[in-house]
Parts: sequence; structure tokens; C-alpha cells
Amino acid sequence: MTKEDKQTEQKIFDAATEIFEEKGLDAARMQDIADRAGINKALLHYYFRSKEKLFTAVFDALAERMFMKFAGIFEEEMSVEEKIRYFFRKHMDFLQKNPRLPLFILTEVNRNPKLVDRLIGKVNIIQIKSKLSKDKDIDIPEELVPHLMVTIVSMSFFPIIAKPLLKALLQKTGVDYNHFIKERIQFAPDFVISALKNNSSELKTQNNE
Amino acid sequence: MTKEDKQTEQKIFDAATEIFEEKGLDAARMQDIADRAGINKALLHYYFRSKEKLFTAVFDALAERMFMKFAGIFEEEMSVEEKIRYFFRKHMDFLQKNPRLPLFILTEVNRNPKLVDRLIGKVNIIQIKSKLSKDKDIDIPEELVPHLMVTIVSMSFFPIIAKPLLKALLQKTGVDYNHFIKERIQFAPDFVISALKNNSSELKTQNNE
DNA sequence: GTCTATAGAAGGATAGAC
DNA sequence: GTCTATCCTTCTATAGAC
Repeated sequence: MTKEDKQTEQKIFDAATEIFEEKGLDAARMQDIADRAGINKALLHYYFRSKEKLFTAVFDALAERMFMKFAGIFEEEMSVEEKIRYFFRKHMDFLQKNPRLPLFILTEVNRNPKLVDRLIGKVNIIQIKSKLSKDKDIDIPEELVPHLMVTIVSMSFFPIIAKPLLKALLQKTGVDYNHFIKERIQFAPDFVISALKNNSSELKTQNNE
Repeated sequence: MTKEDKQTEQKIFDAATEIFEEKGLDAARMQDIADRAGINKALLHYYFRSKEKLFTAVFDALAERMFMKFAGIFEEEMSVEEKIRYFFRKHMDFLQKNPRLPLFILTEVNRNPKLVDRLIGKVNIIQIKSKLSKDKDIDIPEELVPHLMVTIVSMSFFPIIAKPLLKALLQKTGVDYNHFIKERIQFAPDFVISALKNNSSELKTQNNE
């Protein structure tokens, strides 16, 4: 493979990534991808054979980008409180730079459930779980850890996923969306930690009734 | 318009609702809709002129279904705590019966931002906000109410939206998805109320630093 | 109001020249 | 490796018979 090959293939791949992420598999057009890459439509098939194969390559790369942020994000010496603050700061910052990524992944996975297998291996859920369960200051019951994790990612993901809607609704109450998101990076960890510090064992009891 | 007209139009509309909700505008096929309605493809155009017009009608109806649940959901005489528990119970129950609805709305709005205008009027955000801000037991600062609302809907929506992914991840830790959702209807309000009772004025201070 | 048949356009994919 | 030209299928939409 020569140097020019690599450059062209890369140009195609980058263009395809943008188009697929923006429009999804169904609405994306091979012509649009070729145009954005500045080459001919036939070249797409020369390098990637079919739309489906090109999409799969792009999906794998985007899934990698999405879940890279989770693996090993926590330093061992952090307290749970520090870990939670650190996560919101890093994760929401990442999402603001990749606002279309979460909805792309969720939509495509919903359309084709087989895609779950392609990304489920990318996140070591057991490791992350173990890093949230042990702490000296805050006692988190084992059974609560999944709920805590889902709560944290929900609070981080949802305001980005629902941006157009949320922006319009906030506007009606006189709040600016970007300002809201900035506040949220502070509010979200405060809120979660406040709930945990209050009485996490009480949460457990009520949960198991 | 005769009785048969109404029946056929309704059959088409119901079939279109199912197909569009499942596949989205781009992937939906007029032939699929005709098949599901048990009629001919040409009849779709007789009643709705174009795919776009049929879609818009369906979108409006689904947006209505989605946001009906918000308007006037709270009884005046409830405490904030009761309102929060009531919301999670009703809303997550609704989402379990309409699991594809949220992602449909979010995806289509993202694809075509003009759709926001069609649903923004359906939810009286000012009214909902006012119903959450006044309470005798829990003091919630005015500026925190939007964050509280977004937190609540995030916790309710996200586990449903991310079902395929979440199901696979939970399985790796030995947790059943349906059981998790059942638990969550109890956990989510407990968690939110725990955070609020702990120290909501402290949240405010840290938020505005 | 409902059907069959088909127009007309668009999109994915390939053949073949250079 | 890259291009032009074209095939083939699919899809929306319409014409016209009943």
C-alpha cells in the first residue's frame, strides 16, 4: 500500500465518519461522502466494497471514541467523591466536543441490535464498578452501584442528547442552554454526592423492600 | 366523508405510526406501511398526498402522546416529595409501554430542527416549573428548579433510551434489565429526594461560585 | 374509494478506459 | 489508483380503469 493509498483511504474514512455521524446509515448518501472527500463515488467501492462495510468500519471507530473515555478514567488514589467530580468534568467536556456521538450510537444500535456485540467489549464494566464501590468516606452498598452508575451517565448524557428540545424549553424560562450546561458540570456532581452523603444505606433499604 | 373513509384513513394512520416510530422517516417505506394497513400503496397518496405529509401527521400525534404525560401531571395538594415519586411511577410506566417513543422524537428532531416548533407548544414548562418550586418541607432555590427537572427526566428517560446497551452491560455484572428498571422506579425518587433533603441551599452556593 | 400499472428519480454498485 | 459511463434495483408518486 503506497502513501497515496493511505491518504485517499483516510480522506474517505474521515468524510464517511462525518456524514454517518450526522445522518445515520439510512439517510447517508454515498454521493455525499464522495463529495466531502473530494473524490469520485466509484472510489468508495474500490476501498470499502459496499456502503454497509464502510459503515461498519466507521461505527467501530466511533464506538471506540465513545467508550475510550470510560476505561481507566479513574485514578486509584482518588476518593469516590473526586472520581465523580472528575468524571462529570471530563465526560461532559468530551460530549460538548462530540455532541452527535451518543445519539448516533443509540440510534444505530436500536436499528440493528447486532451492533451491541461490536461495542460491548470496549467497556470493562466490572472494573469501573469495582472502582466505585470502595471508599472510606462514603459507604455505597454493592447492589446500589449499578443504579449509581446509570444515574451518573444519565445526568451527563441526556442534556446533550436532548439539546434541541432542551434549548427551546429553557429559552421559554429565560435560561441560556450553554450557560445551563456549564452550570451542570458543577451541579451534577454536587447533586449526586449530596444524595450519597445523606444516607445511602437508607436508599438501599427502601430499594429492597 | 363516509364511514369507510374514516376507517381506511385510520388504518393507514395507525400503520404509519408503527412503521415510522420503529424505523424513522428515512428508513420507513411506503410499501411497508401499505402492507401493514392491508391496503394498496396508491391509497396512501390518495389520503395523505406524500410521505412527508403522512410523517408530519404521525409526528404530531406521537409528540402529543409523549408530552401529554407532563402537562398537569401534578396535583396541587401534593408535596414536592409526593410529586417526584408520582412522576417517576407514572412516567417510567408510560415509557415501558412506549419504549421507542423517546428515541424517535429525539432522532427526528435532530434530523430536522424545524420539528421542535411543532412540539414546543405542547408542554407548559412555566406551569410545571412553578409546581416544583413551592414546598413546605423542602426548600428549592429558584435557579435550581431547571436542573432538578432535567435531572429527573434524565433519570427516567435514559435507561429506556439506552436499553439494548444497558441490558448487555448489566448482564455482564449479573443483573437482569427488567429487574433493574423495576428497582429504579423506587430508587430514582429516593435518590433525588435524598439529595434535596440533605442540603439544597448548599447546592445552590456551590453552583453559583 | 380502491386497484393495477407505470412513470420518473435516486441511489448503490460495477465495467472498463486511462 | 482514479475517473466516466452505465446498469440495476428500489422508492415515491401518479395515471387511469373499475
